[in-house]
Amino acid sequence: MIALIDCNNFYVSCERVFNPALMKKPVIVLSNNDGCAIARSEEAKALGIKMGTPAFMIKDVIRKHGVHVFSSNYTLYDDMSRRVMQVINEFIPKTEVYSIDEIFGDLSELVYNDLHQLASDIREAVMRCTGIPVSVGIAATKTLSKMANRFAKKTKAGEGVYAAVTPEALSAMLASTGVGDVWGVGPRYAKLLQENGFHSAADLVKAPEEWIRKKMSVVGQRLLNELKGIPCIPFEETVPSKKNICTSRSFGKLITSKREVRQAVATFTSSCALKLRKEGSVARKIHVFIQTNPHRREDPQYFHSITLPLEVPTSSTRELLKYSMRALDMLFKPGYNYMKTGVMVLDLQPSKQVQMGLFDQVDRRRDEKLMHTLDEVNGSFGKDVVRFGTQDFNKKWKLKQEHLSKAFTTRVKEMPKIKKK
DNA sequence: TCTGGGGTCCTAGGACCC
DNA sequence: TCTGGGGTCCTAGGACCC
Repeated sequence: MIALIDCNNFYVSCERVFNPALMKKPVIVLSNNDGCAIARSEEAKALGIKMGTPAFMIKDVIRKHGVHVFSSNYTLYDDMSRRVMQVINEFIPKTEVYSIDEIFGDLSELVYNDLHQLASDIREAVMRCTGIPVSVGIAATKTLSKMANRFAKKTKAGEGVYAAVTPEALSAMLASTGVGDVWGVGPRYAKLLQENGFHSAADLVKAPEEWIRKKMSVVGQRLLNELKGIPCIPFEETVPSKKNICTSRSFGKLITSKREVRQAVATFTSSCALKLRKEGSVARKIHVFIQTNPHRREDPQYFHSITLPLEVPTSSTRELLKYSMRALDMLFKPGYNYMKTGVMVLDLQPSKQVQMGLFDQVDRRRDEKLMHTLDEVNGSFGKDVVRFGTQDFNKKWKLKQEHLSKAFTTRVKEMPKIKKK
């Protein structure tokens, strides 16, 4: 059996832990640049605020109902996530962290005769230790445990816990889950399935395999098996190393000058390089893209990207900058209002296995030492104090974050204080 | 009339996830 | 005025090889 534990409205719940006055009130958390609502409290959902709605479109609802609004505070959420996972690990040693707010647990080696009780115990412990409410779903496969988790949230009587461990519990769940709510079925496949008469997960289980294979490829076939209780998605206890790493942002304001776009690309390149070094990987290719704002119909549009192979796989900021700047020179066209750029490093491999280039002119050893020192210095300050010339911090394209809460758990100065009355 | 067969690698695009 | 960011996997089709 597999458990899926998922934090309820995670970002909102994190904000509430340090600001209890927000309990029972409508609260939302916005995406980068304060763009869209990406987390909503139940009260905010009840007001009709949908996932991904742009903030400017719900201005009126926010004002009218006094919705509390926050910018995303990933420093806080990452740390809270780590704490939640730690508590869960004490119950289930074999786990797979699936996202910032979700974790799978392998129950097969656990001696526990009442899985429903286990689920409730976990829920209670996480709440007591971290203040974060979670839901727990238990079933035979990952796909079914996702479904059980969703079902646990829906059914009030279950109190945030659902164990689809008996045939009755399983079929009740399948019958009341819409096909579009199955993990792995997106809007495209949902439409296709419904048009062909498959409306619930129970319908889908009975679908002919060849048809699914033809219309949804092997992905669909796997999904079908998972629904039948045959595990097809492996349990990955150790995090597989990344294959790509990307850093991209929309600008706080539109940008026209090449100088400013260069600064952004340089900063994103250096961020990719740092992530690479943290992974212990080197990249073999670099990809740079640049784009205008597609929502501004009145503006001329320009989207372009370029991928450059690196002569020698590297994670050196200096090396990567050389290529990303060259890529930008090839991409940039004056006369457009740019909204976003990004840098992606691709074809990653462990830094141990680097093949030296035949005509390699760079002193790798020296570069490595330099990067190591750079990371240490910047790491100890908690921000980039030492930077490359091209980076520079120009406020013009900085993120918009007007409703940011504090780093309550990671910065001593911002720790909550308890006052005596 | 009619233009081999089999394999690999790479890329772009589509679908999905949180 | 204002619309997130970071990933994965799969397939089809082209280039190239013998």
